[in-house]
Amino acid sequence: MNEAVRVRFAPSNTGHLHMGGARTALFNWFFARHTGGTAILRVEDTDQERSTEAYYDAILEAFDWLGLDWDEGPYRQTERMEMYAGAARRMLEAGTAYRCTCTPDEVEEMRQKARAEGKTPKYDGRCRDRYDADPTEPFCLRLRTPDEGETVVNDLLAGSVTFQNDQLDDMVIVRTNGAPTYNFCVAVDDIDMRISHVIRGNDHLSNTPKQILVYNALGEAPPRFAHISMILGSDKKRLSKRHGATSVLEFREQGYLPDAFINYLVRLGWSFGDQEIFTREEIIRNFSIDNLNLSAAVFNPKKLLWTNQEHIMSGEAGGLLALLEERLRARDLDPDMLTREARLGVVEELRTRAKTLEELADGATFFFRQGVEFDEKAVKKFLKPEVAGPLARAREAIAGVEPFSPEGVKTAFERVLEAEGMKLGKLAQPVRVAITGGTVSPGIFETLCLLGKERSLERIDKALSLINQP
RNA sequence: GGCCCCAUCGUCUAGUGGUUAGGACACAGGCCUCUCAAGCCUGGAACGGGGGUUCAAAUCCCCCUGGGGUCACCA
Repeated sequence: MNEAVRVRFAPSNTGHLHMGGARTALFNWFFARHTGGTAILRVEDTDQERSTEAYYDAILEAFDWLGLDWDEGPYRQTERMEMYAGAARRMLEAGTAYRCTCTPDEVEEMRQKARAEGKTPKYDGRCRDRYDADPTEPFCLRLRTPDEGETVVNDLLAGSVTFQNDQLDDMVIVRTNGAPTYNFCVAVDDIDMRISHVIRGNDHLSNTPKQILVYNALGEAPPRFAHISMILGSDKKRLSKRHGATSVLEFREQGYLPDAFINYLVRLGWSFGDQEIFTREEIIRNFSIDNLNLSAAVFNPKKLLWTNQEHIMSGEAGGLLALLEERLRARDLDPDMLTREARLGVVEELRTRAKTLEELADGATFFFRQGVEFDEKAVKKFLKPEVAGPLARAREAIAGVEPFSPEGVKTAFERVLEAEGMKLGKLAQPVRVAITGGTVSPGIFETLCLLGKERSLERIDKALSLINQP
């Protein structure tokens, strides 16, 4: 029982990596890292119709973003065709597979009939013992499924799940065109890759007995299985585009941190006491299949947002800044408008105010613009004629602050306030609108200092002339 | 419909026979306060129903109900 842990994540490149797939990949990856095992990536690209190279690349890109590295692979099933052919040949020779010359139409007819009679729709096995078939007739290969008995899936999570063999079909393992089928390839690959644990979505539970039958036919012992719960939309329906973003890369665009995204996804169906926020290392250290939940989980965008903010607040400033700069450049803004020290200050001031990197960029934008883009309503409400005086005096006070620090600015403000007999709120908002264009920003003293004395004065002058103009 | 899985606040979950059923998100109220956040405090909110087993059941068993999955020469 001391076998080496070897797990695999096996997406098909018929679409983007979505949340559900990512979560399955995560559980596999964390299990491997926790146990010191091997994580393998295998792309199931045998669907000629729907597989594309673009999706293949996008899937790898998604893993790159998530920071999941694979110890082996990516393997591609299209590069392993000889192996499936070899396995099929061995099964044919052993009599655990047979040639079937029935056409899809004929099989469909059988199913219709069985369904009409209220029985399990399945192929009736009429080609099982035919030795008289015309050798030139096209044929597919079917697995010879036992007529009686049962196939038991020993699931690490669900316990033993029993399937009656008579419910199972003689499934096609090699198509008439020679292409091997999914359930066959999976089993052959998992045998070849010496997979010890198959951790995958619950939707595969009913495929499992079919795959176990292939293991049996090939004389191999099946791996351990763990079928994890699925992710549902807020309407408890399977997650789809209707529920908003589902592709992993979309979350990158929206400004989620990979560690936060991982944190949220892993917590969906897995728990460790009352802890909500985890670093990657903490998950590796504490991950266990035993703590996985059996029931389906509803995706909650608000909690994802909260998780993201938690990671933004605790993240390393330099890394966050690099990500912020990327987004500023995408908005045609030049990060070098501020010194690196000031930029780090911007991150510190804004990290408690942003749930995503996009919001971080929104809040930082006014620092990196040449001038100010005024918000109409803010101007109307706060840059009124009566504040011209106090604002002008605040301008002079600010001009005299040396060195230009938040404490210094604060002291200068206090002097003006006292002379004017005003409350800070009455002065801070006009100044804020003057230098940011809007009514929301970090503390006014910090904001002035990060923006710098020169640029602050320029902006206040601009606001002053705006007030005096009309 | 057959087969299979699942079932604690709106949501994510803790709980493994004896708890005032805990935490988190969200929500509501308050404190703090130069705006917005963050932070702190408070509040409402759950064991789907019915039978058993037991001195005792959210925890074990059965039925029902509800939700999900799956029934291809797709993966």
